[in-house]
Amino acid sequence: MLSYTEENYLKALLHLTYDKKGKKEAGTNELALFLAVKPATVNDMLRKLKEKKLIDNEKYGKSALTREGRKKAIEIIRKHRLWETFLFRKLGFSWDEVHEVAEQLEHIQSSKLIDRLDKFLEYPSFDPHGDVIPNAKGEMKTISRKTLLEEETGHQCTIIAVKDNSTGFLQYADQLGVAINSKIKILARQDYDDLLLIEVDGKTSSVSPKFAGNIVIVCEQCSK
Amino acid sequence: MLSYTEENYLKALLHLTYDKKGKKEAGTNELALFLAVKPATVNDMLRKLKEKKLIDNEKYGKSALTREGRKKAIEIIRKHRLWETFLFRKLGFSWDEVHEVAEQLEHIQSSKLIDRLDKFLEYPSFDPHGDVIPNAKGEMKTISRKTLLEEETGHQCTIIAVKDNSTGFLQYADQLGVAINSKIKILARQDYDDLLLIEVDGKTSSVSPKFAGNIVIVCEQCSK
DNA sequence: TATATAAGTTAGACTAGCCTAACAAATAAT
DNA sequence: ATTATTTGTTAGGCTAGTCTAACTTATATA
Repeated sequence: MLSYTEENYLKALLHLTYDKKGKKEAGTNELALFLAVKPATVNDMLRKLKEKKLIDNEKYGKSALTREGRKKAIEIIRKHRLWETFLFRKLGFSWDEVHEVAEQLEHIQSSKLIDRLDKFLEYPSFDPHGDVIPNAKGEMKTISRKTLLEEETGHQCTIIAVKDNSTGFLQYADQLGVAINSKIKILARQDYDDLLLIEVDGKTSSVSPKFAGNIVIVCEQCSK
Repeated sequence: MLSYTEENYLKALLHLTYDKKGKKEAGTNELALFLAVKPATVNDMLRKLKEKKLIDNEKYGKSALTREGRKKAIEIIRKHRLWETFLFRKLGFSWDEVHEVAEQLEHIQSSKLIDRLDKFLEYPSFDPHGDVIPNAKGEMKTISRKTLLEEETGHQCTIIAVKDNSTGFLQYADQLGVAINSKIKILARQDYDDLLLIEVDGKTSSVSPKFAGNIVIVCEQCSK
């Protein structure tokens, strides 16, 4: 059984080694910065995690998750994102409020709880930030996730999240039919003023790049 | 902000001083036994809680919650019971599985979370064990809660929980229309063999004392 | 009421997770 | 290639929460 703190170190390691594609290792100072503790503290914990065979490193070298460590870290990410989804969908938390509470909830130990929560939410694929939720086996879909602004013209996409939580944006989005899980397509781009002609559920509208940049989508066509 | 451990001590103190009506204080050894730690450990913590003005005691004497300590303890009970209700009603946990997970969930710090959960569950009054859930102000209804076996003949009651979770009992109960929130009344008691003639939602049946002892009810008439 | 037993306290020690300060190794810059 | 800078390690110390062992006070009983 891992402690609350050990779990946080594993999660940090996954974040630092997974996010940026080129990297597979993270340094002691880098971790210390990320976790807001001192390098000496990180050093102690890394020794401990190494003894538990959750990470690999050499003296004066950087650290990487082992297969087992990675598995644990992904479990925590899964819990975090499922809780975020619960808070957002069922309790009406806003997009930017969910993270803080999920940081606590992710450490609750009960696989039954997490599996039931997953089922209750109908096995969601994305959290409210549009990040992929690993499934019960620890598999993470690697679907290309981007904003509508970055999408190719003509592709049919699915809205999985929004980046702006202001009422102004939300009301406007609602008006255009832009909602989580809606299908959206860019019909054309206006060269003159950069406006995008979009179609949501059969309804066409013109939106600004600012607006499009706040809509997170996945595109089946791009993932192929 | 209270630590996880401090919260557990307050909760234990409330349990030991509230459950048994005559008592308002709990001893060091009693607490140690309840919390499965040594008396010396309890002693240290009691000193700390006294400094924080959450409990009152005299040297070599017993301890009691202060008004403030009691308030905190009730908040934790509220969280515990709301989570139990969530696990039971929404995630399909059984009556006897909820406690363990709620022990962890009760320590999550977020008043918004708890208020939203309360709302999501439509402000429940009782948890799956039939215990009263304190409201957001810390008020606990003091409704007389007992088993059907202890109820007076002729009183209209509401079923709030069951004590037995076996499929045998549950199926039998289901057959008779016995479910959470059903109205139930004892029509008569059979002197000869102690069977109870009951009416549930207009349907009458005969049940054993064993069966009746597993049904937790509240009675408006008795509470007056 | 004197004493045996139960209840409560104190002192000293341990672990996890954190710190500072001093040091060692690796890397970058001249 | 030598030095300066960054990065990582070690040693020693702190707090919260736990322990054991020895001790003190309160209570029950003979």
